[in-house]
Amino acid sequence: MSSDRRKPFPFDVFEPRWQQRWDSEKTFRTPGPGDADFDASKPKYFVLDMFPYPSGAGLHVGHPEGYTATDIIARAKRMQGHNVLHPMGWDAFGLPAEQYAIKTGQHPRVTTEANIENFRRQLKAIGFSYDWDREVNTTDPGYVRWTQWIFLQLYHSYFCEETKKARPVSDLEAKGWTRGQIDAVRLAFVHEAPVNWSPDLGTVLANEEIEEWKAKGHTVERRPLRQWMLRITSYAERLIDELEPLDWPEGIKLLQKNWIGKSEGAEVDFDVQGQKVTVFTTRPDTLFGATYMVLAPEHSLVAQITTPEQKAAVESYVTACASKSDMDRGDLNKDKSGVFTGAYAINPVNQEKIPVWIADYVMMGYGTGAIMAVPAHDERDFEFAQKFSLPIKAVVQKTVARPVPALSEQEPLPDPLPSSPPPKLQANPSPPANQVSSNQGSANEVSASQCSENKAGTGLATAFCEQGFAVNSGFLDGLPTAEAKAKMIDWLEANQLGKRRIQFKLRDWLFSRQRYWGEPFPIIWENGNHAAIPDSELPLLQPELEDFKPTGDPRGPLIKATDWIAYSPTAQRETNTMPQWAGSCWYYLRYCDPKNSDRFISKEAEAYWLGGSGKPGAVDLYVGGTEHAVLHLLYARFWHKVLFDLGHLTTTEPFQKLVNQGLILGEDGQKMSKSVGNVVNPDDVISEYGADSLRLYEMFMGPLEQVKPWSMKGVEGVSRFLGRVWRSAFEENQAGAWSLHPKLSDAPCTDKALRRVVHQTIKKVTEDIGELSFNTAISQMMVLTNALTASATVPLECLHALLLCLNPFAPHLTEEINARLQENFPTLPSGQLCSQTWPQWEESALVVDEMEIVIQVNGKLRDKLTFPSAATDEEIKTAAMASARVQEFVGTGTIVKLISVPKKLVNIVVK
RNA sequence: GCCGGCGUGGCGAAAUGGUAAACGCACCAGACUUAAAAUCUGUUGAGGUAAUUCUCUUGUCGGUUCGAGUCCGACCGCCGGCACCA
Repeated sequence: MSSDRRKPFPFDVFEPRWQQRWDSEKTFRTPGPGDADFDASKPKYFVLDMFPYPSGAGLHVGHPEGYTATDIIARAKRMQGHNVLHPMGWDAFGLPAEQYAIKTGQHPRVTTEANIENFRRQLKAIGFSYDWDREVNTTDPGYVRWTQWIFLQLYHSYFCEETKKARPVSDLEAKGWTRGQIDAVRLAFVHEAPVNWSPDLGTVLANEEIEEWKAKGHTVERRPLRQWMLRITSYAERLIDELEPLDWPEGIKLLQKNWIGKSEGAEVDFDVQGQKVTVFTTRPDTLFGATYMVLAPEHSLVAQITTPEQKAAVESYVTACASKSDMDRGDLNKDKSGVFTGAYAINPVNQEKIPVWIADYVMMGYGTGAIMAVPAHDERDFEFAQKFSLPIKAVVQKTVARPVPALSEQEPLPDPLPSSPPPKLQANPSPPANQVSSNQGSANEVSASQCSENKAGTGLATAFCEQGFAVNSGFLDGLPTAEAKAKMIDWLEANQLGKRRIQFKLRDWLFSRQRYWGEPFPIIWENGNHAAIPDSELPLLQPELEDFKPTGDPRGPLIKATDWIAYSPTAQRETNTMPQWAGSCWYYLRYCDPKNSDRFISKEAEAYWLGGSGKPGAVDLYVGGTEHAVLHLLYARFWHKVLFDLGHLTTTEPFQKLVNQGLILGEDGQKMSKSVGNVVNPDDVISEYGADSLRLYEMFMGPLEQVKPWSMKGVEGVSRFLGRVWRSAFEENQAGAWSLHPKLSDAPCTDKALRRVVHQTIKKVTEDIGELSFNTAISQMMVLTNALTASATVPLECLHALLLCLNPFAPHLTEEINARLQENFPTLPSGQLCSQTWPQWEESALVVDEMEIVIQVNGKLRDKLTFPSAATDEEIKTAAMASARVQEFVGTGTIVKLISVPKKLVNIVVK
């Protein structure tokens, strides 16, 4: 590791010294409400990092990227007079720790502690200004207690549909609801359903987690199990709507919106052999074009409606689907498959008899698990109809076929039974391919081919899925799609054949895991009923187990702790544990009041740190990777809203402003990975170039949000810059000792140009930090440093301004220079830079005596002229016209126009 | 397939609709040195020219404008997310 490279400044000596001092003096301790030294008159600023999962590999260079950004903000905000909450903690439960523990035979607590130790050491070696007194660890009993308490808040609550808020279930008890009725609406509830079970991990996974673990080589299959669920779907609407006022990247907002997946449409009831089958559709306007129906293979009515002739085929298809993995089923490249049930459904709008099929392209988990197929206007239905030669009937066209009478709201809705006789029933379930059952002569009917780019006569080439105008649709004919939808829904509701329905893709959150290293549920089972244990029994910790390997038993490894399970002679503990998300859902709250043993957060701390900004979001700035766009960020918003509804919080959203740092790639432009061997270890960078160089380089690489490759040469570059800053204060003698630079002078700066650069720098750095544009702030400080290097004297006030600006970026170097200067110049402000006041720029120092005006002819640069800054527009224009170069390019042309931009340019338009 | 984001020197990048390439890397040259490293100073988008100059240049094509890297439209390429959601 050691290199013979001479260090440009003695960071190896002073960096650890400053770190120790900050640690022992608790320089960055942040008093809060209730502390004697808390100053409530200052505004608060809560700047948060996504806390790390303390893996065995230690920090990688991606961690310090976001952490340096927030540290710069935190340090600058402190200097600008804020009480800054800037904490760090550990997301320490989770599968990897347990997998590792199983492999090595060590208790996960032991390995987790060691990993945390290492992470903490690494973070301190980068000089982050965290208040380590507020450190939070999700596995601490004092933390687990409140995670379990919040779970019980969910358990004891339901979602009130009228107020759209969580309310205590005691409200329902007061109304006389039965136990069963209440259990059916709790926000934390037990549900038996097919879940994502991973046999080799021995646990179930949330939908959102499947990809991650599959990518790591684990298998996931569907299996019906009894599980704890959280009713996040109740909040779907609010989770979309309340995204609006947040300062999040639009892309992330959209990602969440799409994940929640709101669709507006209708439920329509079909009659299938006397059974009511409800379908969901977003295109009720195409009901007249439904030519068959499809049920998901898992649909509960499949067995009932299947005719004896089709029984064998249907059963074998259902069995085949059940054994298919989600991956196979989701594969879009495969052909559509399905089988006819032998049954027919009656289309309620025209009494047409349509065949009922089952097919795996219809999912049981979305909508009602049944669809009306409109092959003319849905690509998937179209593909299926083509394959199985089902009829295709166009009911929407691009343009209006005839003048439409204005839609009158008073217009009576037609009778459910059309006055015209129903069309002939199709007895044959497999009519000829590509049949288009329209074109029967009515003037306003169009052939399907008119709606597609296909040549007439051969049927449709593709489905027409856009909006248009209804045709072949009885009382909808001529209406644009939006109006046709509304009218059809009105008709369905009026005739009690269906209703308006909003459908979300979001599923309820599968919240239980069958693992050891997680929070046990504070729940007991007695006589088949679940019940909460009293708050006084929290935290409920996992029992000590010798062997915590998964058993393959879906109840999880805790079943081995027989003493622990036995809660009372008649009651047993729940043996499932919570997922890793539980702890990370609320850690930002705990930082505000980390040691409180009476509440998860005191009212006072909550009001100050989370409610103080008057905005919907509690945390002022949250920086982290994109990978949490739909997991952690959605879950935390959900919990926050529940706690808000129940009166425990005063804000509706956890994170006001969110910034995603971009991935740092390896030097080769590839994603960093052990197998490729392009991983950069921050420890190595620190020992070679120092912590300040690491910090500065990561900020100088490019815009924070951008993906960018690592470059050791780049680190060297910023290290050279820091060396120049150092040498603007000190010079080295023959023996290698640093002494005060003779160029330094505590006389006021008389160099106007230098002074202007100083104030430009203060302005730019101040503004750029506010916009998280750290790379450009650093550029400007390089410009100033270059000016100081070139200057014959280095005025102390100029250097001090630079040190203040640079302090949040390179705290060790700047504090060291400042401390040494303080010894020689007693006029300098006392104390560390980090506790001094942020510098102010003077507008008067920015003004220039002379300005350079660009002279363009027809938009092309032809000359540059210098004027006193007081020159008038007329003077400039006259001088511009007089310019020999301008004359040359104007030539014999006529001047059409003269455009003058004050202090910038003159453009002469010549024809 | 759908939804986002991004395309600027050899490289990382900068640029309220107004001098494209600031700052850094790399390269080259000079100063210091016996020499090297370090440091300091300077050169470097491409093409033409004797030239202080000219022409071209922000993925491609078109548009708006006195003026476009920036705004609008179409296309091409790369990256990320979702994926039979009816």
